[in-house]
Amino acid sequence: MRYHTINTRILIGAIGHMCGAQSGVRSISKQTLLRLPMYLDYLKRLEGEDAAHISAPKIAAALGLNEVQVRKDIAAVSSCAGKPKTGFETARLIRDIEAFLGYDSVNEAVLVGAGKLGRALLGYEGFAQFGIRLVAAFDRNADAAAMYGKDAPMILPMEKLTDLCRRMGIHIGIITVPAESAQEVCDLLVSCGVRAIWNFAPTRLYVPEGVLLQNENIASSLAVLSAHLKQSM
Amino acid sequence: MRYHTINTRILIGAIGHMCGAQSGVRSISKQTLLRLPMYLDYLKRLEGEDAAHISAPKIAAALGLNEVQVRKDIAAVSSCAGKPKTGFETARLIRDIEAFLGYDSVNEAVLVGAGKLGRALLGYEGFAQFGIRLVAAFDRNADAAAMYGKDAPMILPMEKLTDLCRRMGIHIGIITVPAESAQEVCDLLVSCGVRAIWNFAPTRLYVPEGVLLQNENIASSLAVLSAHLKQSM
DNA sequence: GGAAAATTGTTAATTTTTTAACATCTGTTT
DNA sequence: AAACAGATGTTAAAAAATTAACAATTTTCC
Repeated sequence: MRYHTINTRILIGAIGHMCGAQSGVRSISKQTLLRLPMYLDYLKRLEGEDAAHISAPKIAAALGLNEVQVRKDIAAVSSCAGKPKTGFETARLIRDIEAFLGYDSVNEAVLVGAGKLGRALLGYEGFAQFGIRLVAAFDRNADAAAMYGKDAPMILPMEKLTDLCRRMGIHIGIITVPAESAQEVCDLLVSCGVRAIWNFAPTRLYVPEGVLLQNENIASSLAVLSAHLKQSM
Repeated sequence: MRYHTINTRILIGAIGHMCGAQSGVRSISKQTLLRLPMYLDYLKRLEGEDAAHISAPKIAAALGLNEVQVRKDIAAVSSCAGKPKTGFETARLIRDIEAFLGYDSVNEAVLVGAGKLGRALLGYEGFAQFGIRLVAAFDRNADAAAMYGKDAPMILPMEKLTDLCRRMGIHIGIITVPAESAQEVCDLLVSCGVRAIWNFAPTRLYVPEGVLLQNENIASSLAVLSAHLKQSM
């Protein structure tokens, strides 16, 4: 079993029309992908105001980025051609970015591990705006396996995971169990058809090719803060 | 006011003995900094077992990194010289990384914005292990400004922020307010002496030179997941 | 209608980060 | 005790990401 994650480029397969000898595969850098949500957020706030059009230099200035970078990022995900002196159509850009990110369709997700962090995520209501719906949470501990909140998803015992994931065709798994059991949970999720895993456990996971692993590391962020303070003392 | 963040290198000033013409300033790349917590976690788990020594190739294999990269990272933060055929002393490495990251001393932090996400973070108990202690939370909404949980820090009205931060000499601020008010809160924190800001609001913040801004973006992570699913449909 | 200003899109240069290559050192094993 | 295997540390190459440079285009304002 080989470790697999997004390394440098994410290939976006374009089924259908291949023009000329071009293979029709668009490739986008991970860095660009990470910036897309920033653009999206900014554009949406903009739309609420007057601006029907927006230029790359404006976006760059507002977000503290380089202007060329913004243009390249836009070109990578949108066919929207900007007009000189005018810029890009705001609404169109939003549509294209959302479509690219898949926020326009809904993916259902399950969460495993209802400890502190897990329950915190369960309580987070922002998933919807990213096209993700948390349908259930699982925990080994039977005590925790009870209704939690009113609108929040149920916490179920681990035994029900396989069945539910298969029945509902779940594609996203969120892992918030301790490091020791993370790999085990990960394997279980993959065997149920999960194709993208968001790992909060501070450990390296191994997934088969074709499954995306995204590691979230609170510790890394804190390391940056902490190192800065250490330095500036 | 100029935007400032860790750009590419973090300068670590070494007060004291400067050998030769060397200025005594160590510089470490941001990427390295983000990997340090991974090493730390791995090494600690290792220490629990048998291993008094560990080699760079082993670490690299376990964490899915390049072996040279690991050696360079170690060299950047530790004076611990590895012995050929043996590797590095595990305990010494742990000490050095923790010292470098400042996890050995405690920094106190405040959180502003006790909405869903803010309360989730308040409930998170992992801060201690990174040398961070959350001493108080603030919210504009007076209703929310009440005791929350038993061990969790208090939620106080915004009016008390300035006084508390100044009195306690707080250096870290965590922002979990909506985008609209994030800059205002940020400015307030900076004016109270906060020198590192962990921003969860999906917006660009401007801080004066010398203050570190670390943006946390859940949306960016989800973008990666979502784009992958979009592609592999 | 024409000059000026602003913006696009692209190609080239720079910088940063990662990976490979290699010479050297240290335990271990026969 | 000598050869070997497994490390280290460093220097060089490669790859990736960012930034600069510039020609081409479109609106605006006289």
